[in-house]
Amino acid sequence: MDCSLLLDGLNEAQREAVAAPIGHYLVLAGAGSGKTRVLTYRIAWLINIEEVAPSNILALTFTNKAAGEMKSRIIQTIASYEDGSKIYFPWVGTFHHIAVRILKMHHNDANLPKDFQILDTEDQKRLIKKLVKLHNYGDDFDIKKAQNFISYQKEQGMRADHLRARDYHKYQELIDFYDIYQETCDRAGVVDFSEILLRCYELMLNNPTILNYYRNKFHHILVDEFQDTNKIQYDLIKLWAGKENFVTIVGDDDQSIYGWRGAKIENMQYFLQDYKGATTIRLEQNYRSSKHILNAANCIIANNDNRLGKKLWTDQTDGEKIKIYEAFNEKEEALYICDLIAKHHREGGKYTDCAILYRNNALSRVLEEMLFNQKIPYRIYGGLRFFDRAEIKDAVAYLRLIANRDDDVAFERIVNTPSRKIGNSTLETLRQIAKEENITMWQAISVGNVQNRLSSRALSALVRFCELINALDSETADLPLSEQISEVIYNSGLIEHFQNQKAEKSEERVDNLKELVSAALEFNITDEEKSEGVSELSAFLTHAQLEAGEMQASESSDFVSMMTLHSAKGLEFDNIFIVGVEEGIFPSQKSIDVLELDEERRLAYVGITRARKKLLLSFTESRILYGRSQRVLPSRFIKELPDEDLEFVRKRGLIKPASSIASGVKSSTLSTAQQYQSADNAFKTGDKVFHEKFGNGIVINTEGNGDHLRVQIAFVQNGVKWLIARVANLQKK
DNA sequence: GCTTCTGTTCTTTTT
DNA sequence: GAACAGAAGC
Repeated sequence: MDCSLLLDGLNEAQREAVAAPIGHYLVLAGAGSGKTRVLTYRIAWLINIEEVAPSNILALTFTNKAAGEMKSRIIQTIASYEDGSKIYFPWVGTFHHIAVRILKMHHNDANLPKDFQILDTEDQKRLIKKLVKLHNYGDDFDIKKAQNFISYQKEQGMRADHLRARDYHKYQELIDFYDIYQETCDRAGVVDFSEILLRCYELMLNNPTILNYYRNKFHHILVDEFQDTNKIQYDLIKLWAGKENFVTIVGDDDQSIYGWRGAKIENMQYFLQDYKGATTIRLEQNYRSSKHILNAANCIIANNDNRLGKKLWTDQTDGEKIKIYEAFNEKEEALYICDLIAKHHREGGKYTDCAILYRNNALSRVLEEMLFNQKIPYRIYGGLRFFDRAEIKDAVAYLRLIANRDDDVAFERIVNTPSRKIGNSTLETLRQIAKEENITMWQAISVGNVQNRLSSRALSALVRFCELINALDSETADLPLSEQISEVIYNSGLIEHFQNQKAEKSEERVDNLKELVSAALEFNITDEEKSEGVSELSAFLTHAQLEAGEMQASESSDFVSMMTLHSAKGLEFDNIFIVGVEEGIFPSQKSIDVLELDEERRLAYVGITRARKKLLLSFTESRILYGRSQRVLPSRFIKELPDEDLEFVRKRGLIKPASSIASGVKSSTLSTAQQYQSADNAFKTGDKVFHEKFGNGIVINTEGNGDHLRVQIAFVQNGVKWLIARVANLQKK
């Protein structure tokens, strides 16, 4: 075996990380420094050079996407070194996937039914709502708060009992509710996302034999994006690592942007304390961005304290300066960006090389409209995912009930979908019985005295529902998964239900249900799952709950990408446009209020380092957000960027109409009264117009009316101008 | 049981 | 401003 192949084309630091002697490592991997490559090569190195058995390697990631990418790259790397014989594969997956896999294997010890089901965030919320009602919590009981509380406590490794011993006085109501919620979940045999991790952790703690088995198995644990781990995740790693095994963590404290959902950036520092002999390797050469961009990124992040410290460098050219664009309002901002993209495309560039990033989703609407109007193909990331769609969740609920009759969440979802004349009062009674007897809803139907509490009509409707589920189960048990699902969606009446709906979306819903059959057809149970005795249905359901799937096919293969700054992490584009770089938006108002700007700054760092060649940051003078026009100031982050890397496309105040300054009226802060006036005007904001001299443009603002109507127009070729409508001889397009 | 009205909320998102 | 949820109305 020629090991130089693995080290080919790597720089010194990368080589050091890949070929390091067995030990604990912290790989501080800056943006664009070849992190995934190093991680996969390291795994290949362990297997090929250190002769570690693949089954002794565990690689953990945060997203399915990252896990998938790593898997396929490992296959490539190993495949090119092995001689075709069967490849034993390391365990690679998200924390949740790995934990579910273990829980399935030891479901008895974990006190879970064989086919336990997973609640996603929405399922969890529904269940909490039901329980709040059933147990007569008042209207002021905050459901979201309860949900966050439970998830947070689980991620801290806390059960209700632990909390009761510590600060019961403080959170009495929430702690009691935590208990009720957990008992209900246990009875139904369902686990929520954080329960997966906590249950796995407890399984290890309570069963030394099982823990030892995994300690003897996972000799090498590698964790990607370690800055995103929360407490329970790091605790799990430490548990598995024990004293014998070796841990390599890869991450970038400067890219920690998920603190708000429990990620502990401190875990990186804790790691250095917990693993005293750990070596830190810094990957600081950036292969992505040109010098101006990288310099700006280094500069802005230097404003943060308590960094592990790292300075990216590149041997690329200076490249273009970062453009700072001041727009008059959000429409004009969008138009400007569309023009730049159109120009890029005219000159032979691809749309796919362009991405528009924003701090929150509300900012995307105007951009989307403008792209649409300008006929620029685009794709918005982060919308509703396939398995999150209501009709798909309905179908999945049938399957869940087939797999596990006690799954109350699934039961509630579909017992009356389609309508079976099982109304809320019937269900209310059933819930009550289930509560009194400590049983599940399904079990409550066959309790002895149920006839006394329910009308015979209601009871027979319920019994018919049970028979339907039983029949669906027995009649489809031996069918291949896709046929089973097909049977279920037709024979349950779901398809008919959506076909009969008059709603606009009903056709789409039926299509989606049929698409679920295709999804099942494409779904492949892994060999491991098979050998671990997991049924195909069960594996598919796990897939559905754990991997919501993007499923946003784009009509064109060349499109502009639009996404939040958060979802841009891990991606790169030639041209990046970041909009709404304004105080109150980016950084967000909330982060300003609580003076927690470091994470916002890291988000800015993430955003800037996405760009390979061109970067534009834009802000506006006024912006309509949440139905109100607001005057806004440029973000403090722009001031933190070094002047020598910037090019101001337009300076503030140069093209302002004299009158609006003189009268003190903020030209762009249209009051509702002004908007009302402009309603009967010949021109209103958003109109497309043509001017003899200036060409095509779009009205972005109006003032006055009648003969005095003045319109502010953003011209495609000639910038923004105020014109008097009566004189300008504008043509509407 | 289904539509229509009204009130409420509006960071960021993965599992 | 708009989307969503819950309640009232038919």
